[in-house]
Amino acid sequence: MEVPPFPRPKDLEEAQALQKPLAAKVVVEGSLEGVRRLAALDASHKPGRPLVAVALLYDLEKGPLQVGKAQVPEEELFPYVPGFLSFREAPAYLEALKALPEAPEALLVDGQGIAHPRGLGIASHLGVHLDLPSVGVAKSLLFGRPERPLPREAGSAVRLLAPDGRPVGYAYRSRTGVRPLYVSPGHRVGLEEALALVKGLPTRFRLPEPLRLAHLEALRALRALD
DNA sequence: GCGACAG
DNA sequence: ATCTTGTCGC
Repeated sequence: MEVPPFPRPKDLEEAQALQKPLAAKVVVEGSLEGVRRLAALDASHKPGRPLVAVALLYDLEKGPLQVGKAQVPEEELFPYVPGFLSFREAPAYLEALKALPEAPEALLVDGQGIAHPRGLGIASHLGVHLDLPSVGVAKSLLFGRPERPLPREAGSAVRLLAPDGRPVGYAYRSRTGVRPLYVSPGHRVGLEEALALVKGLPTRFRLPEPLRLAHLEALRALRALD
């Protein structure tokens, strides 16, 4: 698939300058009907070792199909700064996507979509960069707060509200007894559609299968390094 | 000024 | 993100 070069800011101010115009391009509406193949993106990293990124092509009916991987030396990584994760991991994900024999129709990313201080979490950033629908699934909260306590039952969900009251995603209980997942639209998809996609994915444990499998692949590749 | 803070 | 033992619970 065609992948435009990803800008590598040298510092935070440069990264901020790049975020602003892109956040304005995020489209928070759209349906995922017709989407059959998505790419689940997850990364694994151990200090002192290169970061391993995985793009797992997943067919909604057939399940996992192929795996694209990429590694980025630690020296080339932008530092981890909450709110700027995309500048650190997106380059690796783009390389992993290039390694796939075919392009996905949408992205499922381990991280926030618009549930972000400036409306551009890594899922949104990648979606805008590749002009693909995308959804963010994070394991912890970065921005926004659940409008009310999240019920304990599997399948329950409550909206995530920004300080100004604007809904930016959902706190979602994928399985009973597990900590919530935070689902937010990345790009070209609406709030409910983003949640609907995640709810429709097979989920054996806390994470939806596509992401869980991508995570296992990344972890296995990381451990295979040493 | 004091916390909070994706991976 | 990863480092780690035992431990609680289905």
